[in-house]
Amino acid sequence: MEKTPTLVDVANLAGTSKSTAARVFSRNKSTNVKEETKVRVIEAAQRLGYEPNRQAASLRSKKTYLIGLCVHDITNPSSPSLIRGIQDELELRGYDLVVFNNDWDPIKEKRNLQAVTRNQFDGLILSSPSQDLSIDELPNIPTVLLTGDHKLASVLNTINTDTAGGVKEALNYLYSLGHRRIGLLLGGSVSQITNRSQAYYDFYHEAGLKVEESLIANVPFKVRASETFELAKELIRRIVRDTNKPTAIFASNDILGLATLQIAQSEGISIPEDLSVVGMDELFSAETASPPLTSVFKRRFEVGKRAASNLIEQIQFWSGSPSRPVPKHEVVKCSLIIRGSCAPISKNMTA
Amino acid sequence: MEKTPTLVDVANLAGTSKSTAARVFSRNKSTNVKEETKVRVIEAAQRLGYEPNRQAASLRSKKTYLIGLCVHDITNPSSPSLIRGIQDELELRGYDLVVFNNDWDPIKEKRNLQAVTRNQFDGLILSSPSQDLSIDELPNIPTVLLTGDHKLASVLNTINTDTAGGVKEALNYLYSLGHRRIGLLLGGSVSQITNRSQAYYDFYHEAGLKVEESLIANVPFKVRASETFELAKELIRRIVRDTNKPTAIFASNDILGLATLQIAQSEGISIPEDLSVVGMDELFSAETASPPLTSVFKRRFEVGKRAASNLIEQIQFWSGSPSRPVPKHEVVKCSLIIRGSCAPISKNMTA
DNA sequence: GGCTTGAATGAGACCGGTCTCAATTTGAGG
DNA sequence: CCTCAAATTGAGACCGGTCTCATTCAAGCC
Repeated sequence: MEKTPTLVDVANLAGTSKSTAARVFSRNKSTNVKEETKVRVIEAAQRLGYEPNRQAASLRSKKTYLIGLCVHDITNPSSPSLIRGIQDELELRGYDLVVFNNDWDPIKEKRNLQAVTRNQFDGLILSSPSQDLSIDELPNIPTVLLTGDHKLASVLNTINTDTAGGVKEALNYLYSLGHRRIGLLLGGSVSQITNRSQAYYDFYHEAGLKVEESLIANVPFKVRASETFELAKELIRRIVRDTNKPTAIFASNDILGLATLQIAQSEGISIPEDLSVVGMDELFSAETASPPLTSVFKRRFEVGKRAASNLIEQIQFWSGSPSRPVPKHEVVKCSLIIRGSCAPISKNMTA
Repeated sequence: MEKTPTLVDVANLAGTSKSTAARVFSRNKSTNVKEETKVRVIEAAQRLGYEPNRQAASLRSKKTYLIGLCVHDITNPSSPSLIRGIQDELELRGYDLVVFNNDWDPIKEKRNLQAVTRNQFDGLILSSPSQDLSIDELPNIPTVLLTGDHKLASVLNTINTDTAGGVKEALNYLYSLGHRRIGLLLGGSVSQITNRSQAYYDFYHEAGLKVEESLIANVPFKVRASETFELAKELIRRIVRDTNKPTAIFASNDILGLATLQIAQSEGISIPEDLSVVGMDELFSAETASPPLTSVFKRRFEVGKRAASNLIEQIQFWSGSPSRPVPKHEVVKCSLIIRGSCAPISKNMTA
């Protein structure tokens, strides 16, 4: 392969100095180059097929226009729309994204963070850092956290979905359909579980109802969604076989919701006539299930967009500053997507 | 933020020259540094919290250890496992991945390719380039193509799934269950459609059966999966209402398969008793549907892994060479995942 | 001891931009 | 035509590594 043209080549062809040619390609709009010269340089660049070398640029300017994102696993159903939101926002500002998987492994997480440092990324988005990750293990660059409940939230900006609000919205909806005995399926990380069960207790308390502990179940978390799915089925089978079973179930994620659908139907319980089900997330599966699953939509795309724009702002305003700014916290509201898995309570159910 | 330590700082602290310190961190194993010196340097680095600056390194060495991947849309259900496969393989070799979405837009595709050049990526994986993308629009770096039928396949290495084989396997399976009148639902890109319908014709021909054109339907492609889903439902409704409807349906992707499931059931056709359905892809939805959808698994993860290792090989052996090597083509076999949506043909169906 | 040889180390150019600062050009005003 | 500030351009240090080539060091051998 022949040598790729450099800025000097362009300058020579255009008959200007390297400095002037550089100004034409500079991101800094305030540089003034005579219109005629600019045209000459651009033409020369075009003729040579010149493309600026960002590695070289960033060496001096300390800007790589690369952002890192650490998630558990890109294969996780909630990752893609989050990533897409981030990418779309970053693209507008001329940044690119590198995604790392940590697979719930602190060691791997640490390795990934090192890669972020080595590559001199301009910013970092942490989807769900391990609980004991401390601030001095992080690269000293603008960072956004996508969880509210983590000790790092006292130091870093956070953006996250108002899951508690989403849970309440779902319960409210079921309540408005007449349901009073609502089963709760929990799963995921510890913080997810406490967060959602708290919202559940709060709701029952505010509604003046008494919580029946037997209606609450906890599905052990597995890395692979399909394993979780199998475990959930087992557990749900027990619940729906109970003679004193709930009239509705709120599943704190869609996998559990779908499992409920499948089990209930295989047990001869028809949905939504005999049992109402609400899920949570935004799995495409929820839409294609039968009946389509009513679900709390967590708007990960929106979270991604906001995280990215928040990060860029940080980069622009704070990166020169000696210490991190006072952290700000944003919350994205959930929205309830009503599909076909819920119905008003009927007499025979209350019996 | 205080200045990050450089190699010179480390060298000074260790009492060696920059060159020697550099040798300690070099990827090139063949450099010889006395054990004692090496230890001193490493200790110094540790004390300072030194992390090599890859931007600086790559400026001279021309290696960025970054790979680009261009897909249609990361949100597309088939993207995540592909990406994960690539990432896992790249991680072993110390490379990182940047993913670009082109949204089926040649202009955006071109912009993304420019970014690949600007960032001096070491390699490129093209999931599904636009039909008229030509070789001289590509950055001149090792590249792997993930489609077989594209004019670039004559120049670039390709890895792709043997979809034709997968289609035949599915049809064979249905045939072995006694089905003879098998509906075909097509969708996606033009090449996907021709590819799969060809396999269908071939199969029918080899089996000595006559193709009924009325059993073949084409679902217009939409960017958003849920739109495709809606369109598919409309079309499938027509097919299953037909008095002369097929006894089985092969849907050339899972979205169509799921749509078939949903429509059939809403029309009072029970699956698999009255109609067998086979999908294609690896949507999680297929697993959670009821009944779970039997489907041809395209092993995108495997494709990703192979693409990555093929790319790295190219980088190692060919990047110094003046021209691209003779392209090699790899094929990954599909596998049929048998779940619950198919059954042997029954008498009342043949009636 | 002197010589040879390979291992270990050091010096300094180099990669392709950015950035600072000085030099040159231009144009308005007197 | 001259003056002066603003606009434009040029020169060259600099970023933090890699890479080549020269130099030093230590061991082996006659």
